Amino acid sequence: MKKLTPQQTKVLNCIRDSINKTGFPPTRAEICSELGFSSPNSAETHLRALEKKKYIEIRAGSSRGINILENSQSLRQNENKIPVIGLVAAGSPTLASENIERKLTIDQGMFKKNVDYFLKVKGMSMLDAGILEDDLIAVHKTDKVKNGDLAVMRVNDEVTLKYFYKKNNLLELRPANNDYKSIFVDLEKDDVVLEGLGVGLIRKN
Amino acid sequence: MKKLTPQQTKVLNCIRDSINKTGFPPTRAEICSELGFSSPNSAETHLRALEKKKYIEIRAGSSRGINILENSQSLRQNENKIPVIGLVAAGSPTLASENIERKLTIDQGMFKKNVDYFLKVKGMSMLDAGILEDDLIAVHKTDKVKNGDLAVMRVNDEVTLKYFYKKNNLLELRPANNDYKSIFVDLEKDDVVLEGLGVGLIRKN
DNA sequence: TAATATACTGTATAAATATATAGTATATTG
DNA sequence: CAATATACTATATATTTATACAGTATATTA
Repeated sequence: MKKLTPQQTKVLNCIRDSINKTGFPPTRAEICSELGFSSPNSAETHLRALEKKKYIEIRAGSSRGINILENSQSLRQNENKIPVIGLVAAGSPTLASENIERKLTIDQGMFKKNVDYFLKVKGMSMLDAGILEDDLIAVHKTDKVKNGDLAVMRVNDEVTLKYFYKKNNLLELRPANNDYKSIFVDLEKDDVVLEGLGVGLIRKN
Repeated sequence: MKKLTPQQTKVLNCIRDSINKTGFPPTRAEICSELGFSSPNSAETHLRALEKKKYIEIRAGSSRGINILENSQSLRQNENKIPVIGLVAAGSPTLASENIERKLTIDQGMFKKNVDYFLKVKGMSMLDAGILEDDLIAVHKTDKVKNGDLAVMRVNDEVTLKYFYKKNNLLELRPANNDYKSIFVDLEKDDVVLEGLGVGLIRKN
């Protein structure tokens, strides 16, 4: 993402302001009167520069045909539509769109940490932790984990929700159900990725 | 808020679609081509009707000068602040303000039924149902209950969360934990009120 | 040093657009 | 029963708007 000049930033903010205030983007003339330009071409050239730098899209021939391209970062900050991930096929990335069952609107302040996605629980291995099949685990993406944390781990391309315990190079993924056994992972041999931490739970009866 | 006709709803959705897809509202002509009208005045009159019913604002003389008024209606319908009820003192009404610990913003479409309040769980009597202490039970106020439902009941001025089973005049409030025993209530003698049904659960780790 | 980007003014114009007016027809309401 | 709302077609037009073209000036980059 190329950096914007001060003037280009002003123009981009002017577009944002217009959308926030009126509900639609400004015309070239409106940008001029807002920023004190006296020629519509001043706005036009700034818009073309913003388009070239991929900050906006301009639809040819359309009045007010400006679309702000919110990049992933700034959007995710305000985004409250959280994807719900169902059955994760082996080998496919967790957040790939084909895995998204639907989206849930939540207040990001609901849980103690930011929620990146919800993971639909399969099986009863965490029963004694009060986690049932089809519960939605609020997952916070992070690489910081300590023993005892409820972790979403990817082991050999399979996603699992377990308690995390590490001792030297041996990782124990401990279930919360006496009918299940811990998964032991050799950190030097096996392929393990921490997907995130379970920071909350939502159940629909 | 006056109700919309089917055609007016279509036009409003057409405006929403345009904003979602392109980033800006449609022109009269675009509405026509989207909905199959052949005269721009068809769109115009529908827009005026929507304006009259306060669903949109129209800025005179501006191209695409349509602003959807989401503020009062649809936003507040979907984004409700739901009270969280903690320790309920005996004898005091459930939703009295002194019982409200805080409020949670949720999307009312999150659970299958409308949530009137969240009840903070005390004790472990519903452990085997995956309901732990301090979990928040989403409660839907209703007087319709059937056997097996997860019910929030008020028995002799004490609030309890149990499975509901009724047989003639005998009501069994069954826990989900072998360490606890069912509460049996004689509907003719005891004072029992159905506060609502548990339609969901939120847990913060 | 030449090309390119930035940052403007000023003018012009074809195309896009809002919006008025004139009709027709049906359904609903006081 | 008249008034009003709904739901359209069809035409016209003043205004809005995007956008091209012609300049000027400075700064940055190859």
